[in-house]
Amino acid sequence: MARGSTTRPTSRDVAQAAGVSQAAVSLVLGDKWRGRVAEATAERVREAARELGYRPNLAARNLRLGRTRTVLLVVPALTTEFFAGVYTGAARVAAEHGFGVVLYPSPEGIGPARDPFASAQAALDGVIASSMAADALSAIRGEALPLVMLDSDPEGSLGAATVNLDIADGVRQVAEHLLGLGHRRFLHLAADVPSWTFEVRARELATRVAAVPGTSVVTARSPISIEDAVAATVRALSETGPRPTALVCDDDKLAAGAYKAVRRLGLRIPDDVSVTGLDDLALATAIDPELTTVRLDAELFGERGMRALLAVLEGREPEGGDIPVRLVVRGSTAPPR
Amino acid sequence: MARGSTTRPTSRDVAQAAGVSQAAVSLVLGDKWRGRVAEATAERVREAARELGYRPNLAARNLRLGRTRTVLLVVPALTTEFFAGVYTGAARVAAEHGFGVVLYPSPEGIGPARDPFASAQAALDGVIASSMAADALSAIRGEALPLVMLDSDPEGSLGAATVNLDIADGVRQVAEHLLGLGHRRFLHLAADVPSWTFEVRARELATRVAAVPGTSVVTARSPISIEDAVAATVRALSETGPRPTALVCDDDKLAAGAYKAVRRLGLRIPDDVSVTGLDDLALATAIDPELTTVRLDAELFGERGMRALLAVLEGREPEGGDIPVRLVVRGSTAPPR
DNA sequence: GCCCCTAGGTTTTACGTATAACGTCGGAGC
DNA sequence: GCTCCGACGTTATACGTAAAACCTAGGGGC
Repeated sequence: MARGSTTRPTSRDVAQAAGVSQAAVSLVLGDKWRGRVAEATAERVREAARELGYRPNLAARNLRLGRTRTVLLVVPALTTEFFAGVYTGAARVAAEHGFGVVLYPSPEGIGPARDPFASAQAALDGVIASSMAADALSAIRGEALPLVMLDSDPEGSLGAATVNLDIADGVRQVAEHLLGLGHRRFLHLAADVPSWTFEVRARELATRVAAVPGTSVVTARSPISIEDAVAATVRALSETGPRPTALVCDDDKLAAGAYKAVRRLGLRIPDDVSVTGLDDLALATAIDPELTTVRLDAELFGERGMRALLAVLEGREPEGGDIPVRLVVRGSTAPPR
Repeated sequence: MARGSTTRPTSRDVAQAAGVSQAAVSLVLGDKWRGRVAEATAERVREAARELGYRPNLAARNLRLGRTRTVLLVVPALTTEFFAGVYTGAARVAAEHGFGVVLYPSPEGIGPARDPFASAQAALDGVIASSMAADALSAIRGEALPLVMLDSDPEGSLGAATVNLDIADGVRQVAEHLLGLGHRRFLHLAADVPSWTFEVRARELATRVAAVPGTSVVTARSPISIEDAVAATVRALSETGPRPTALVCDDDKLAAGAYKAVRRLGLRIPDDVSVTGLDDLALATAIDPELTTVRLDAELFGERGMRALLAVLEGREPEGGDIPVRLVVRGSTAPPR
């Protein structure tokens, strides 16, 4: 109040207002004053800080402490709510520990530099990176910051901690569900994205289906967009030979495209062909019939990622174990006719 | 390379490697060396910096310069791709100007503090805030930082710059389209969110429809979620009296709910009832029939928001004018029977 | 009466950067 | 031969904070 200046008050201003030294202010506000400052003095300092609307200058604090309590979350775009959920979960846990999370959506990149560390205008304590953000990974590795990988091959991560969804189990549930319904001929609509998590889907589906005699799996590839998925599905379903009765999609968006393709060919879901997705986005219950899909808990994923990074930063061992996923059966799957 | 230490190299290390003073390094790397350092020396410095993998310590730079080149983007959650798009656009423009963007998704908040400025672990140069993030706004105002409001009442923004989508024009286009098709009885499925942008929708729709004799508008309110929208729509359509033939929804998610409600009542789209949305999310083309909706360019919105903030920061006048939007006619609208 | 300890602080320093203020040296101008 | 100036740097300083090192008075132990 007393200072008519426009600049923000510093700890020194608070000190002056409270009649103590700057060091005392730092001790009190940093909660390190027990046995070093009298309770009455501490209260005077807190009062002065409140009065002046004091907020510590984070740049100065970061410089002093040599850490920033800021981590980078590298994701492949934010075009579905999945990574938005990952961010939300990570940011929540981060906030609980006094950390901030800054985003870097990788494939399209941000800005001309395409450098995660330049575009995040912040000094970083660590990084959480999705393995789908492939083009940013080498830069990340080069920086030698504490790193947690999401959905990444545990073998290939070279020491970096990994946090994974149990995608293989999800695909297993899908396969068992469809095989149980009596399906034998599968079309796998695969995401055309180079990432471990999609390799797992393909491998697991092939394995589970192959375990049953008289089955087949055809694979079609498509970028993750509704339009591309329509085209790829139409192409695959138009091929000669016995038509697949079950369409297993690598993600819900692909499934939405498959819906349109199936309709365009004059077929009905689930009567003529069953369709499954993976993600359980809002999309899944918006389309008709509602999509049988695997629910991924994106927020939990983000939370676990952040917890793992905190563990690494504190020198603890990150919690192990994949995150369970769950098949949600809805109207898009039925026994083949 | 010479230093076996684990800490990151500083400008002083670079200086030593290049055989110059720290100041020279700063000049060269800061691109302020013309006429002060010989070209050969500058090159030696750049070479040394490259060799050591030097990156300036941003905390130190921020402290020195008293600004952080970081802005806060306050949005209401990230549950649709709309605000993800806003972020992407803002971040792109920011990066082009050497700025970073940190997110604060407001309603659910992050962390216990619910304080945008505490949870963004960063000193900020400015703020871009959506008017939908109501509960964070008072804190933002209190901080007296350069501020740009998105989708906010130009009258009520008290001097803060505003960047708005021309929502009124979008609603006008919807109304003209439906009136032109011959619709007279409207149901307005309104978002139950206190924000200027939704008031505009209601006002504009009422005005445009009222301009034609023999018309009526009934309003139903729903939170923005598919499930809530289903319930609200079923309730509204079950009321006695002549059934509305056109259903105008405040956003695509509400429209998706309306689809399900309409089907549940045994009606068909667009034969029995036309439906329109607003946003043009991926959802809009995933559902069947594809949704007639108003396309909002979220990325452009974010870009313009960031440009406006940059203008404010540089003391320039922000570019005025609302961002145009465009009706996209698809299969969910047809003349009433 | 002297020592030492504790409570309650203060003084000082360092973090890494950007830049204002200050040299220095060789040649041009006269 | 002196001045002056431009080219090419260097030295010194400040940003705001956290914390180590230091100071001082008063009281208890012996």
